Amino acid sequence: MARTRDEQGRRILEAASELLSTEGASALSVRRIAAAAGCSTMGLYSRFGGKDGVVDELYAEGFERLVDGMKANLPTDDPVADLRRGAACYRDTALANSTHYMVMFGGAVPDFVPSDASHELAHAAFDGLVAKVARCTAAGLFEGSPDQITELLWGAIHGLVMLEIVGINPLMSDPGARFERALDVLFRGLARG
Amino acid sequence: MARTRDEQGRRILEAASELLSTEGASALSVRRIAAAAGCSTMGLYSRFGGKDGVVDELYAEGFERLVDGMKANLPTDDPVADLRRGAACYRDTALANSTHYMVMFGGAVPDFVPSDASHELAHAAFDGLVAKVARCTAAGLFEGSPDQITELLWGAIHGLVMLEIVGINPLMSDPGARFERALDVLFRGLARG
DNA sequence: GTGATGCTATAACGTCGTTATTTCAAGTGT
DNA sequence: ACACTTGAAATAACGACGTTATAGCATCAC
Repeated sequence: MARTRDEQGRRILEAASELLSTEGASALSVRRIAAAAGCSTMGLYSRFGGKDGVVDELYAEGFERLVDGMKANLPTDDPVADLRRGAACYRDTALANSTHYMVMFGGAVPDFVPSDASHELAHAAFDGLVAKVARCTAAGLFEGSPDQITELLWGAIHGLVMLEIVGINPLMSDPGARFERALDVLFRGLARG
Repeated sequence: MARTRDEQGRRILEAASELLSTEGASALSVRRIAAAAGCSTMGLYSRFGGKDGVVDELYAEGFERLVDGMKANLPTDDPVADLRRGAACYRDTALANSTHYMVMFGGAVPDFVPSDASHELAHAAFDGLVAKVARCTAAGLFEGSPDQITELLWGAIHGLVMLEIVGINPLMSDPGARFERALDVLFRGLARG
């Protein structure tokens, strides 16, 4: 789809993404974005229909980064190790883009609801993970349907990442180690046996 | 702690909780809460220091509901089944109080950060779950430390609940069945042997 | 009775998302 | 060349937000 966008539109998105990354979702105001992009507030309305239109692009950008982050490492001949590495990349990318992540999953922008197109992008990100899981089931290493395995795997990973971002850590333990332990348990539970 | 609270203070909290439950976090404005409680906006400032003080009470209320929801069913002689039932109660309570849940974990109120006291309450809720897990490890049914098991279990459960609340469901599958499948995998991965 | 104290409501300030109005340059017809 | 329309831009305004300052008004000490 990749809608064509004029120079000003690109500046707006860049300014919005920068604001979100550096100051968080509450810095995403129409006036501040417009000022940073060097135009008036109306520039956002004529091009994106309003604040939510811009946020929707950031939502999509977040999923793109997530997908790219997981595509980074190439498949080897060990599908389970690949999947595990993909999960680690998911966490790394989410933490490196935590403010985007909170817009995507945490409701950080009040009353924002993603467009259908963006929702589909979220599902496409899911499909990328399914492919990694399918290699494990195809090799007879995991039990169950790739779709169903992926959705529970994703949910579990998402929850751990989310707690890490919002800073809920009852044991004051190392989040990285906790994440690895969780993957151990999940993979053990999924293993054919 | 349970700070003593005058009649007006109780009315404010009740009105705020009602607003959050029925209309969501974005309906939580100082003016609306004050109007619903029958006082002026200053009533919130003199008693709670501002909006965040009230939200902090709702945050705590959410954790109390979560703890109460899990305490509902009494322990039997099957600790794993008890734990599983506790997890299901966690999900039920979270879904029944989804707007509270989004305040607690989702950053639904911009720039709100829970007080130290409320943070400790969150950890206390965690401890309740630890006790259920400890019964499983004590009986030799689970492998590992109860603390560490609980934090990964909680993270996984939290993620699934969160995705359910925000409506991300790539497979359009039944969330209840998905949740049960996830528990199957987790418990299998945790089982001794 | 009078001044001080503390709680209350009202009003004000700056910011928010959004909409209405105005401005202004480019294009069109004659 | 000039009046006129058109479309996109900036500016101004509206109502609501969190918060702070101000003013009203009880209650108490003396």
